Amino acid sequence: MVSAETEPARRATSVQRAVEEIRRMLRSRELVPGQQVRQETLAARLGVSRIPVREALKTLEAEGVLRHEPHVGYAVARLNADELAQVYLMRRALETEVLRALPRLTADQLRELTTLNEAITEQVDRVDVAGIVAANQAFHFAMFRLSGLDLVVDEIGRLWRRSEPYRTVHLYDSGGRARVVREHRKMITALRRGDTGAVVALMDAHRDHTVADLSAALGLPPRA
Amino acid sequence: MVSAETEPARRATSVQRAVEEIRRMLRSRELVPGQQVRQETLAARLGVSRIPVREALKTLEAEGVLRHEPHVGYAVARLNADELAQVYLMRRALETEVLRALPRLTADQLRELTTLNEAITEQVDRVDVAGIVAANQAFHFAMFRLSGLDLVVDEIGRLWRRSEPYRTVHLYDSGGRARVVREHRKMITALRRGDTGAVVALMDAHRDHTVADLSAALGLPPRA
DNA sequence: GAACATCATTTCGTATCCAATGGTCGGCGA
DNA sequence: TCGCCGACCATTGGATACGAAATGATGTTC
Repeated sequence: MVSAETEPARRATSVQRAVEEIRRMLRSRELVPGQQVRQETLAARLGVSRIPVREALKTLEAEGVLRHEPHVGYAVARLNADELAQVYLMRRALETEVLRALPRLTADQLRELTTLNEAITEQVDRVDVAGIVAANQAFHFAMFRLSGLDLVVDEIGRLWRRSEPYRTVHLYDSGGRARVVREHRKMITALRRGDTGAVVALMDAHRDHTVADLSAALGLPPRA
Repeated sequence: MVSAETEPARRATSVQRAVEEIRRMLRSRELVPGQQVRQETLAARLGVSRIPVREALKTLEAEGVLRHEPHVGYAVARLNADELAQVYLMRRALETEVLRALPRLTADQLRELTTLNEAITEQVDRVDVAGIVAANQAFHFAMFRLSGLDLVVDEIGRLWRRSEPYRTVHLYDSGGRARVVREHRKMITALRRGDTGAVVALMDAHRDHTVADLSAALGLPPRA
């Protein structure tokens, strides 16, 4: 889970459920960049009226994953190569701060990270791409959370969600997945040494691989 | 203006007007951290129904300036010293990226920045604190925008707004204001030399002064 | 004093209605 | 054929009225 929701999820309101459902639709590519999001359709799908849907859409607009034009409606945000690069620039800047703030980890914490990372490998056998993406996020954010910089981690979460419609194509081939797990292991090793500088460097390289894949996937459509 | 709204502001929707009005109330300390925001009250004040108000509140919640608890309502976010430090940590990280991306400025651009900075001085004579704050923001964001990293600058804008309820007490005494203008001049000089490293260092020091003032003003209420 | 029932307030959500906007489509004239 | 124009229509923006559910406070009982 990317968000900071630690509460026992009492009973979610319609707005919260709508937000989660739209996020899920984005992850599953049921909604793709540029696509218009009609309020009535969503409301019918969720079995609620338009009011909670509109609030959910406003939340996602503020997060940057949707764009809104008055009297026209909401659409999934399209990011060109330059804008996507800016999102990754922000990720690098904030993730670096978080990693630098990491304390010396306990054996338990290191074990926990290892477990989460190996869980990614287990997901490789299944065809479930969503599971891999989720496991990957779980690993990264478990690490980030150990910094104690909750507000910064929340912000990083927003940035991850923002690039999610573009990122989901990335972990498809098994070669890429194997590399991801390998790079995570190196980070854990560096963390065991308490070498945060190395962790930052590894994470930068790790992230650059994603960006490289993405740029390749995007080709070079300048605006469109 | 902090936001990226360059369009001729055709005719704003009720939601947009509500967002702006609430922001204004925060700047003017008509709403203070911890204070509850009642939907009906706001709706009456703005002369609209609760629907657009609720969407506006959702926007501001996503921005981090309001907190929402289901069935209880919205309240102005209270940041303790640690959380405020995190906001400034993010500001430093992102503003550094933006400043490093600044190109060599043209004479026109330098002149524009000087004009904006001197405008702060002019505001000193008036008692209008809101005017000073606005002029200060205008200077900073004019500089940021020259980087061309619009998404990053938008994000920095959100961070500024997030600390706004705490920042407004800062520029009250004329001594502080004189120092601000002086420090801005140094930045312009460094920009004229194209010395972005110096600009970053100056901005860090500049920001640290604010943080120091804020910490002093906050005392040390750990949680409240 | 602690556990429990009651109640007013506020929020959450629905249903229904109307206004305003933007796009579509067909006709019309140059 | 091209471009303009106006009618039509789908969608969004917003209001109003109403009901349901949750919360916090109050009062009651043991």
